[in-house]
Amino acid sequence: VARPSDGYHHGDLRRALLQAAFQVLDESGLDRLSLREVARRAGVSHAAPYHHFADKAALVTALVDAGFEQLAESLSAAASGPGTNLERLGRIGGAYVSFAIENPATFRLLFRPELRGTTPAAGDSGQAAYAVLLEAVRACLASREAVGDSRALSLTAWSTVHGLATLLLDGPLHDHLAPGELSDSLARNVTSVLAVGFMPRGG
Amino acid sequence: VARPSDGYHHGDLRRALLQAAFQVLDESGLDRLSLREVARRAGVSHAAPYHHFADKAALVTALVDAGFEQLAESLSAAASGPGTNLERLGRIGGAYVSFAIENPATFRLLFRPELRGTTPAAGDSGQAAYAVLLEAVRACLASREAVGDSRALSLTAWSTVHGLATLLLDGPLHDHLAPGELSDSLARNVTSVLAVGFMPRGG
DNA sequence: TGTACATCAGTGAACGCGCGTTCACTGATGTAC
DNA sequence: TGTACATCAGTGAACGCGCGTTCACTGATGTAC
Repeated sequence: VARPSDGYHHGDLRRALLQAAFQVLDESGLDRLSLREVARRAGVSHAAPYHHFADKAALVTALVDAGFEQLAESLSAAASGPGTNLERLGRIGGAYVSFAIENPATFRLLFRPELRGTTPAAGDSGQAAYAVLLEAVRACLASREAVGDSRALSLTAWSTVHGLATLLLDGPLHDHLAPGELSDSLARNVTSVLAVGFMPRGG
Repeated sequence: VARPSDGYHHGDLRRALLQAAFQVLDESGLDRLSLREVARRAGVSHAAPYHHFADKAALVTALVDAGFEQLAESLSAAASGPGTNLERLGRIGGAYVSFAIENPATFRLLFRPELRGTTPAAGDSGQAAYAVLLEAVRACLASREAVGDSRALSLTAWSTVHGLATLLLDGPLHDHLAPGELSDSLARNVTSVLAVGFMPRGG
C-alpha cells in the first residue's frame, strides 16, 4: 500500500522527529537531547516517537547515519570538477570545514566517542568519506603533485582540516571569528601551507 | 590556622573529589558525571561535596581550570630545551598530542563547547598555552626557519596537532591504532610534513 | 455507494530512576580560658 | 592539664524534576465485500 507523503495522521512524523532532533542538537547539544523534548518540538505526545524508533538509541543512531551520509556527499561533490589534483584536494578540505561550520551539531555528533561503532551504516559512510580524501591524495601522488606516503599525507590533511573545523566550532577561534568569509580565508591559508608541505623542494 | 594536609575528617576531600571526577570523566564522559557519582567514588555521602563546591557547575569549572593549567605546563616544558626553532615547534606539537592521549578525558573537557567562557582562569591558561605556540612560531620566523604570517602559521600548526589529537581520541583512527609508538610516529610524520610547508622553496 | 472491520499512528496516565539541592543533625577537631 | 565552647566537615532523609519506557486507549485511515 503506497502511503501518500503527507497523508497519515501527522504525515511524516519520522522525518519531523529527526528534524526536531537536529534542532535540539544545534541549540542544546547531545546532552540535552531527550526523546520527550524531541516529541515536544514535533508537536506530538512523548510516547508517539515509539511508533517510529524502538528507543532513544535508535533515534540517535538514525541521526548519526544521516550525518555521515551528508558529509560523504559533500566531500564527493567537492572532489569532482576541474582543476589540478592538488586544487581538488584543497576543495575537499574546504568542503570539510564548511560542512562543520554549516552543520555544527551534526559534525560534533559524528565524532562523539560514546557513539563510536554504534551504527554499521555510519561506519560505511565514514569510510566513504575517508575514501574520497585518500583517492584525491593518491591522484596527487600519481600526477607528481605530491610526494610521500599516501596514508601519512591523507592523515596530515585530514588532521589539519579536522583540527581547523573543531577549533572553529568549539575552540578559542570561535571568539575571534566572524563567520563565513573569515573561516573561508583561514581554510585557504591552512590548506595552502599544507599544499606546500605536500611538495617538498618545489615542483 | 594551618590545617595539616591529611588531617581534617576526610583529609582533603576537595582533592579527592576532583580526582574522582577525573576518573568518572575518563570512564564515562562528561554526560555521566554527576555529583552523586563523584561523591560515591570518593566514598562519601552525596551531600558532602557541597562543603567544597557551591554546586555541580563549580566542580566542573574547577576541573576545566586544572586541565588548562596542566596543558599549558606541558607545552611550556616542551618548548624549552635544545635544538632549532623548528625542532622546538615540533616538540610542542608532539607534546600537545601526547597530552591528549595521556589525558583523554581532560583534553576533551577543555574543548566542550558548552563549557566555553565558563571560567576566566581557564581562559588565561588557554591563552598561555596558545602563547607558547605563537612564540615558537615567531622564533622560527625570526631565524628564517619559516616564512609567512605568524598567525596563519600558528593556526595551521595548531589545527594540525589538534586534529590529529581528536582523530586519535575520538575518530576512526582510534580503531587502527596501537597506542604509544604508533601515535608518536604519526605525530612525527604529520609535523614533518607541516615543517616543510612552513618553509616554501627549501631554505 | 455503504457498511463492517482491521490496522496502526498518536494519546495520556503511570511506573521507577537518578539527579541536584536543601535541611536539620552529629560528631570530630580546634580554641579560650 | 582540663573543661566549656565554637567551628565545620560529613550524614541521611527528603524535596521536586525530567527522563525513558510501558500500557490500555482512541480515533482516523484504509480494505473487503
